[in-house]
Amino acid sequence: MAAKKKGKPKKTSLADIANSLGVSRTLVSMVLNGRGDENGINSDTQKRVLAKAKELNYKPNQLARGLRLGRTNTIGLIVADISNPFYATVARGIEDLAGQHGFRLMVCSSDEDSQKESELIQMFRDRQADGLIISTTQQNNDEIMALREDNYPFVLIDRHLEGLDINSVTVDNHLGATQAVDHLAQNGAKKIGLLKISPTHLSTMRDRVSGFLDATKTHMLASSPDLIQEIPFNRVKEGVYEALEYLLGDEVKADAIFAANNNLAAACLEYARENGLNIPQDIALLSFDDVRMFKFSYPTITAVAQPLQEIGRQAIKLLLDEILTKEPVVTKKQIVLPTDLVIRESCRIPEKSI
Amino acid sequence: MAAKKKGKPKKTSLADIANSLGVSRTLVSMVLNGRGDENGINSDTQKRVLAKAKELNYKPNQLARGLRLGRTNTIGLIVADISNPFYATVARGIEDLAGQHGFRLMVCSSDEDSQKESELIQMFRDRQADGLIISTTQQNNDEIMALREDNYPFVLIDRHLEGLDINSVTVDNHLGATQAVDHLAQNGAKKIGLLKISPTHLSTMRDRVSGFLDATKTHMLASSPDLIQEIPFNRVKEGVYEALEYLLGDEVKADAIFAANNNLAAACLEYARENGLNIPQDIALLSFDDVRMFKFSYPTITAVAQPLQEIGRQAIKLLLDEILTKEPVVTKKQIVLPTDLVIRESCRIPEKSI
DNA sequence: AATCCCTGCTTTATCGATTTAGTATCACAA
DNA sequence: TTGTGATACTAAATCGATAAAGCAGGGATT
Repeated sequence: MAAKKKGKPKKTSLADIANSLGVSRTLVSMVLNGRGDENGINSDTQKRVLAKAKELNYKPNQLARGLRLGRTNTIGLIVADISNPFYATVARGIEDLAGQHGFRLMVCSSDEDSQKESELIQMFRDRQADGLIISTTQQNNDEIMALREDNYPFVLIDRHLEGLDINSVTVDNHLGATQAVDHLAQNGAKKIGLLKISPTHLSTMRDRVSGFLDATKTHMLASSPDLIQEIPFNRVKEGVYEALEYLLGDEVKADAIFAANNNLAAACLEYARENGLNIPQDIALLSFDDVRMFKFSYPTITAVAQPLQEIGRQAIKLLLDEILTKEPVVTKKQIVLPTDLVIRESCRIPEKSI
Repeated sequence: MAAKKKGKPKKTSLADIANSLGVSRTLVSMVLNGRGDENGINSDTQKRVLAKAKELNYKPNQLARGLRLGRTNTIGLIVADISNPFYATVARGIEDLAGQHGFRLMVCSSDEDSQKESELIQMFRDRQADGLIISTTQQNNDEIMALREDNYPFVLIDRHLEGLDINSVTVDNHLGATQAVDHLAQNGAKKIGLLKISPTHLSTMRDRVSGFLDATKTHMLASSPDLIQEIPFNRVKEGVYEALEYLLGDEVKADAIFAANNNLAAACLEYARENGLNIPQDIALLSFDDVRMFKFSYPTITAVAQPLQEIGRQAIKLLLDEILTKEPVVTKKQIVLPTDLVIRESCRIPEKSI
């Protein structure tokens, strides 16, 4: 009655219920966990416990519970940037399925910063998350290896680490890029510039570039190192501006741009807008990774779509499999999902340039 | 040495360090928390502890710590949809400042579902989050009131509950809407249709609508209930299509659309795109809330910009203030930030319709 | 010699829930 | 009368970290 104004009113605990009912905490715990019958607790007592729990508005302290049980029914998701629709959609796929199995999802962004990624992994471990899903920066494999050493359940998404026995869900970036170039070539492109994000080691970028290179060779298109421009992750806009100035300039005169992710493509649109560049008349544009706005940008953008929700679903399935089986000796799986080329207006290169 | 293949290898605990060094856990705890000197621990012993901790790769179990301390250095953020750039940006503002003060941010989306919001609030409380920042659905005030009753630190953002002594950070929606209408009127609009999200009780929507109504009256523009169209949150696209069909149809013939949030505006763009509608020639479009894509959509969209990062920063400041002061008797603050009209191309209504 | 202080630790209790290993009571059989 | 077995429950240990209170031993003080 007293402490009503000051401090937190201290939530009711198991002990409160036990005391006010004159029974042991053990009994209360058993009843509230639905193990009353199983433990031969009088059904009348059970009712009293349940009633009291409701009356006192009892909510178990999850820290205490997690500490005792060694699990928290929480899984962590670490992505580069949750505000990127790509990750946001994947996250949704994960969350939905996780929720159905009684798991909570906690999402954090690493900002493509390996230091921050390490901290986040550590943070989740310190808080006893039961498992992790990570879109790794691929720069701090030590931390990832430690997870593996420790048999900590985790799944990599979007980017993978090659040749390692690790769970992962990715898309076929090589094939997706190949099809993108096929499409550009069919529309008359002869000289395609590629924009990629600069941390060179990202497997997605690597695979998209190799797909791009293979396909340009197949189609006998122009090929030179200049055509591949690297854009730093944290200054996409400026980087793309410079890259486009160069690619569109007299020195190169590219007739198509293949943007290796949605941010790069968006920056191209922005550039086009601000510099009176016409797509696809002046130059074609194709994006790897489709986002909603490409449907109503000017022009609409042809893009390699990824099965976002499916990536999430497969990842959480793998993870739950690992968390729920006692034996950690399961073999890891590498799941590769197909992409889908969504054709819109941005690649119709007009006759003159063919 | 043994259990290397099966089960988790059990992280090292304080006790492990204490035992292997032949000292008490208390001592180890004190040293590792930097309170060694203060407690008169021999500096040599301190070194040994620190060395051993590093050697064994000790990481404190945050559940245990939180349980004992009654705080977790975690704050929860509940928003309608984290993939909406509006919330994503606000979240970033919060996270940055929180991090500087040693707090972690955990973000969850309520999907504008009051049931889910309740569960999330409960979840955060169960996990002993030290405070909450909530963009409430405004449908389950009970839960919010309970927070207040319990002196649980929290701040509302974006939407507020009127007349209650609760911390909140919002923008001046009324004024923002008024300025939007002023701009449309100056550009010759005579009949402005308003698209709003349907849970009618959202304070943002209510204030924007009232600003809209006041301004249309001031400018003596057309005014009729038909001009205000409600779109259900979970079917924006379809809803906007129907609403636009109506507003643009012969019956109404609106000459401008004021979309009360970025999603509605985006859906308008999509509609325009798919139906060969020209903005602003056929109709003007103005959005409340500015997002990146409005800079390179076709056309670029005039919008009421909100100080996103600032909303986040102010909110976390208020919250930390409350968390860090022992006395919970602080008076609550209602902070209202100004909006900013960003003029682009989508409202230049051509002569003919003036 | 008794007292006090200082340095450097340790002991014990605690946070809240769960698990393990009981115990008390009664009925009924041998 | 002793034993068997349900039935209905409890005591104590545990998870890991921390806080409060206490103690041992040596030197200085009176």
